[in-house]
Amino acid sequence: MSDSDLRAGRTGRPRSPAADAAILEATRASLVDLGWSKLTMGDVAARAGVAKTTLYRRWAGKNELVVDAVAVLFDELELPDRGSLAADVQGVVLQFAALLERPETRTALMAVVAESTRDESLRLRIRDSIVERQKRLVLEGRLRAQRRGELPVETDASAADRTADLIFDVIAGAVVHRMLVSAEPVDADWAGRFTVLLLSGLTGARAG
Amino acid sequence: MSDSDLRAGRTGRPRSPAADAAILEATRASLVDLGWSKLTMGDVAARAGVAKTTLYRRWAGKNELVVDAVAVLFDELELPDRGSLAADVQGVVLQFAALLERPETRTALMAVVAESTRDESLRLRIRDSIVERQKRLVLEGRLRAQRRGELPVETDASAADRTADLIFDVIAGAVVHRMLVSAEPVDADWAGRFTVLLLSGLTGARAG
Amino acid sequence: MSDSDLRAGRTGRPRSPAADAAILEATRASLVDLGWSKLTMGDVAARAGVAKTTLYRRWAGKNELVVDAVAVLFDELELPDRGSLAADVQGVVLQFAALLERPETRTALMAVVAESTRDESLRLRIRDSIVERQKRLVLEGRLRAQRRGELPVETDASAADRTADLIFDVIAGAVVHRMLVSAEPVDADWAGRFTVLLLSGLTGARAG
Amino acid sequence: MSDSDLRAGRTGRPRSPAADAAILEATRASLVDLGWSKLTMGDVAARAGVAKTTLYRRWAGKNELVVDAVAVLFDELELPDRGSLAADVQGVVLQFAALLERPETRTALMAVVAESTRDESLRLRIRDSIVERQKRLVLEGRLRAQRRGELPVETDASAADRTADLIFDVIAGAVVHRMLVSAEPVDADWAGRFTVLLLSGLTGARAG
DNA sequence: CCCTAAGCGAGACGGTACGTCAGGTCTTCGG
DNA sequence: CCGAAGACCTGACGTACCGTCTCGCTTAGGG
Repeated sequence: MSDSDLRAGRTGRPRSPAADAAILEATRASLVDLGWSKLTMGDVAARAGVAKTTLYRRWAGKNELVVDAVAVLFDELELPDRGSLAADVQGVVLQFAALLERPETRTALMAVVAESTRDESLRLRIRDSIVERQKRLVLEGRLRAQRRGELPVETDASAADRTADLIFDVIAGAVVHRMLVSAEPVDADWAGRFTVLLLSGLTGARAG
Repeated sequence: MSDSDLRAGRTGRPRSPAADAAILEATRASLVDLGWSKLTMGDVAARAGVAKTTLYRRWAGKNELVVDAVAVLFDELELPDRGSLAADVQGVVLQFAALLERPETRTALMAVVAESTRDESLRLRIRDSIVERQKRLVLEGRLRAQRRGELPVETDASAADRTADLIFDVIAGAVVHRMLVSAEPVDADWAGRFTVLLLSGLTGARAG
Repeated sequence: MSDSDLRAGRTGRPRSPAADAAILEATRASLVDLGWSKLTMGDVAARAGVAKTTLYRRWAGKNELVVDAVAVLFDELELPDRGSLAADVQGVVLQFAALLERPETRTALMAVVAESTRDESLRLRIRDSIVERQKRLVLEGRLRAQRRGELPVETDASAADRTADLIFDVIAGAVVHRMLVSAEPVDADWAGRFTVLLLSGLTGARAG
Repeated sequence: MSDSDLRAGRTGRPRSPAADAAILEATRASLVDLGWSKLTMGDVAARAGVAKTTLYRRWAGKNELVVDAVAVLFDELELPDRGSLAADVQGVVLQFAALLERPETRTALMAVVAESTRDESLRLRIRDSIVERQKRLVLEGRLRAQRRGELPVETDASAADRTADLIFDVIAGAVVHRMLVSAEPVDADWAGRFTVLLLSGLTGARAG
């Protein structure tokens, strides 16, 4: 979110809402063309048809701007009902892979995560804007599987939360690592093998 | 590796081997103090008591230098025999977590991965210096488990390779995601739950 | 003068006369604190408790504002009757020196003159507001000296005008140059020696 | 003078002497085209084909740079022997007027003097580079007049110095004031009348 | 034993981007 | 319509690093 939302003052010229949209769009375009490390505030401002000061009035720097520009892309992820937990998991894995295939997310995600290791406020911004929002996919998938009877309803809410977090880290981590570190494609085959591993683990772990 | 090794010319003053070591050490120190994004070639040169030209004669830029400076740290990882596959996995997960706890790896790893999304040669350098070298841990762990009879000996070598890659991405990805993206600690509890999930998946998948 | 005077419209809220005074006073205060080159319209507005818009509605820019703010100070100069032409000249020289000792005039006068070399309308504003108004001192001094019989009444009006201009340039120029360029004090001694030189020149030239 | 002269260090790449010359030339060109207030360091650097940092390495800012760029122009003034003191004075007045007619001196001189009222080091730089150097003209003119018998040889050296300073302030001040403040031309007629006034004052004052 | 080629520290060089500041304009609300 | 507030675009600021270069000086090996 830009800082616009927090503004309470009622006097003076209000900030242009059009500028916010233009800047975020320009940021994504610049990420595509230049990548994270060559993206400059000046270039974004020029693309957005906006002065540099207007950027700095809304965002503290490149990191914050890019997080906001990219966060919205993650909201496109959804969990269409494909009839079985395995199909649902495989589907969301492929969706996530497609998202990471896009140059703007590919170049930006790891970069802002890297920056966040030295900047607590940036880390919180990433967590709130991106990470925490997508856990909904795990929760929704579990709920759906429970309705289908594929998974039992858990009684220990705290343990259930911990498991959801674990699943989320495993899915997101494996996909990101495969694509960006190992630099191998996440195709239907890999997604299938990964899903089998994960779901066997889930049901097997409970049995064991 | 620095480019020193590749040098073929035999005349002229040879490159100082001490400089190489001093530079890599200075790079790690600078990473600790400043983090990736604030680290500068000038600062590294100053810390190493060396001229900037000396850096550029050996490394093409900041990315390459940092990869070399950090790669050696990953070689510290090893797989001590703890008696069971589960204990071995949990042990290496905790070792990897401890490595990512160090500021120089924490800040550098994601940063160079981010850069590598736009730079093929850098990606290869990372793969050769870091990623591929650590797959040995997975291979060694499997071999040991097979010797113990915990895992069957696979007949299809290609499938075995694909599985090893999958396991590697899942382990490394989950740990990195947990620590750097979710920003939650990888402690014995988490490592244990993760190990159960993974190993259940491995044995369950084969059964199913 | 501010542009307030030129306003003919009669509808709507009238301009605050208090604002004019507050702005000019704030301008002088800012000149004292910051000097010409660091004075900003924003600072003046803030000191005057006025919006920047209000300044720009009345003055075209910094130059015009400063000329108006400083011009009034020059009107303080007067020619008290000290009994002889020499005493009168010496007196006005010391008065002028005292005026140039004040930081607001010291820093502003040369600055606006410098600007005026590239801006005809500013030059006219300076001439009307400052220079031409002070020629009265020369004319009054001559008249008084003629009444005392120290100077003959001139018959050629045009020649008399040219001489008055020459005297004005010599007096004002010498004092300004001594103080601001040579950066030496204009004290009673210097004023005395200068007066002797000037008056000898005046009477001697007529004789020669 | 640029700071180049003061540099004693013997290591490292030496400063380019060509850059110094190019920068000063570019500064004068920029003064002609833009005038003092619109001249920017960036523009000068671009004209000189030099990086901004190269300017800042040598000069602290615009003021110092312009003083150095303009100072050399004042060295063009000389005192050709025209046979009499009056002719010499009139000649140098017209030369000085011609110098002030040039846009680079016209716009720069008053501006740096204005700045110097708030900056002691700048004032000293102006005094050393410009003012003090030109007093040679007064001293040489007096010496020549004494040789011709037009002026007596003074016995009190201190009084002679004070008189020379006074003459210098009167001549320079009157010409500058006439041209830049009154904005009237300094032509042969004015120069003649001024010379008569000055020389009558000189000889008359001694007699009185 | 010197010659020659390369390495070395130092630091200037032409650049690019930074984040800030001032100028002057425009847009809101309230008087 | 005025006035305060403050956002807006423009353009310059002075600084920091970049990666390259040019110095004068080692420091080897090969002739």
